[in-house]
Amino acid sequence: MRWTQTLIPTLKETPAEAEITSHKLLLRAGLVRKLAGGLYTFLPLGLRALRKVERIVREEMNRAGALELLMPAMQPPEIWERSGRYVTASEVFFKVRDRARKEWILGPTHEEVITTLVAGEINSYRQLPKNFYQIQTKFRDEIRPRFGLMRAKEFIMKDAYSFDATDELAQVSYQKMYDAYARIFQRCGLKAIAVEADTGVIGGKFSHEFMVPAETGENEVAYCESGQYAANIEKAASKGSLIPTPNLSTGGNPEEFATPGVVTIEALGAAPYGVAAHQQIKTLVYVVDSKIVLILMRGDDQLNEVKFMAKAGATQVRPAGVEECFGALGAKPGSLGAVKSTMTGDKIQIFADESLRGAKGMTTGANKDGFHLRHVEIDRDIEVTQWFDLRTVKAGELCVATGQPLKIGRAIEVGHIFKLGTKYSEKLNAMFLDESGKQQPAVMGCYGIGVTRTLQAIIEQSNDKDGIIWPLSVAPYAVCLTPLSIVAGSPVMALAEKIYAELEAQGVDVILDDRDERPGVKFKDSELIGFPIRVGIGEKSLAKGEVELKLRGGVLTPVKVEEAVAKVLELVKGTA
RNA sequence: CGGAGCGUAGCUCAGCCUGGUAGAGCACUUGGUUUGGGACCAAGACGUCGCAGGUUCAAAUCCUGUCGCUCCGACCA
Repeated sequence: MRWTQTLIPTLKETPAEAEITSHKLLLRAGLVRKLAGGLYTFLPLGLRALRKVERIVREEMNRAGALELLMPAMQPPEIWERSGRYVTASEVFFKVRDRARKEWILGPTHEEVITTLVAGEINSYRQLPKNFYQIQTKFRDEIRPRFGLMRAKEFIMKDAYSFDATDELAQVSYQKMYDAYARIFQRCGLKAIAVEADTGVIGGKFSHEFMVPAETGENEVAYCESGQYAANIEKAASKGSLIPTPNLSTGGNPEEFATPGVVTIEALGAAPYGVAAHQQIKTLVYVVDSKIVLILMRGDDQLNEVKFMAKAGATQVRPAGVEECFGALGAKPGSLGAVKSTMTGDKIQIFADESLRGAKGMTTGANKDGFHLRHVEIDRDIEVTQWFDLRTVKAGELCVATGQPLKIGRAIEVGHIFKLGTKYSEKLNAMFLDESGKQQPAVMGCYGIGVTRTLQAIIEQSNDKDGIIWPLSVAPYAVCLTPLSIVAGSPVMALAEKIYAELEAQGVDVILDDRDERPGVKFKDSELIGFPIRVGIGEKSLAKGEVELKLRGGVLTPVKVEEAVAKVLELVKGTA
């Protein structure tokens, strides 16, 4: 490609809309342009990089035995009603109506469609296993699109769905995808780690997320440096708080004491009360699937809502409002408690965090504004309905696998794999006859990669002050030819044309910067965009019979003119 | 959905407080001089000051509403 024939609108200044490095560079390097919030046009250069990521994904999915197909982006709501997700996933839907006013859903994902397909086409265990995938635009009405391609209303996803005859075989399919994902991200030049994850609204048994460590990531990951444990903070467990829970009796029965104006853990921990946070029981009032429940945490712990939803099997969870708290317990937040003797109204379910087991000498709210209770012993004074691990892990706590301290870091989720089980196959009737002639639901897995997000994650992870540093595998062009003069017929331009033609003939992705610009402009642009290899051709070096080879981020190396093409080919083919 | 900030030329922004001819730099066009790390000179083209209403002799500027964009939050009582 000749630079003057394409459109590469680089920007010297950063557009005001971009906050994080990768978003700024996407715009500055002329890869994408925004149409509206969360909606982006891929310009020629950006599309080339995107296609390269897609190609890697496609090659690895094919290698893993998955079959590419393409499903409609527009879906009938009926199949979502059958799966039960019409309600649970409704918040992410973009809906449209046709001329008959019938409603359609722009697909946020395709479990319902693929399962409907399989229900019709697969009838025998002999046809299994099957794994279908597609690379397609998804639509999600995100609460807040942000950071360019990171979280957009419309984005490109690779989604795959496996169908197996048994749970054991489904595990094999899952492992194949796990391995394929590791290869995909590695080939994209990304350092991605697999972490244990919650399954969320998709449902299913267990899952892994592929995370790219980055300060700007939207997720938190707890991990052990041994590499033996890593989990999304929403899922992560540890050996518990480093501060043990008090378990020695401090006195007799719960005793009320006045705490005027004290409504926070911190205030009760300060003088004149001096009740340390870990000696307090925090009483959270939640509305869980329309029912009021209490959740008890140690004062210094944070409730992990995702864990709670998973363990309690809840689908909709929100903290209760002040009025709801008052209605249930007769006091406002800050003085709430779960001690039997202070609870007067209807019976409320009480869920308690494991860390409170056997706790004695605790302090909690008295269900009377401005009062707390001390000498609370949980087993004696509180009727706990069920115990769960509900706390959010903190950095420094010990790893359940190795006993080493856990670290917590931020990361970008680029892929997610789920073992689904038979939830969808049962609801959408994807049944097959097994060897004994018995009807069985197919055991499913589903596997997603945010292709556009992966592209941006690569930039987020690989850049410097001058711009993007593309890995060779996904660079829009591998080689940028930079003649410092473009006068037709001049020795410099003649050589540039010759090298250009030879590299093109060899199938190398090469761009010839034939713009009538000063050298500084060409250098700056090539570094901003981040072409892995630059071949500079100027009069000074040509006088010595040389051209200048520069790897992005590396040093300038003179190369003999006659060796230039061979040297570039070595670099491109990775044999250098 | 709540909070905060911002909407002025293609981009980055000034002007707004204190109402009175719409600005700068970059980018763009033409000519010239330059030519190894984002050149210089000259001339030019480019705007319903987000939109709507109001106040006023007069609104980019003040008021109201609205739309859009960005960030934070939407759980810790």
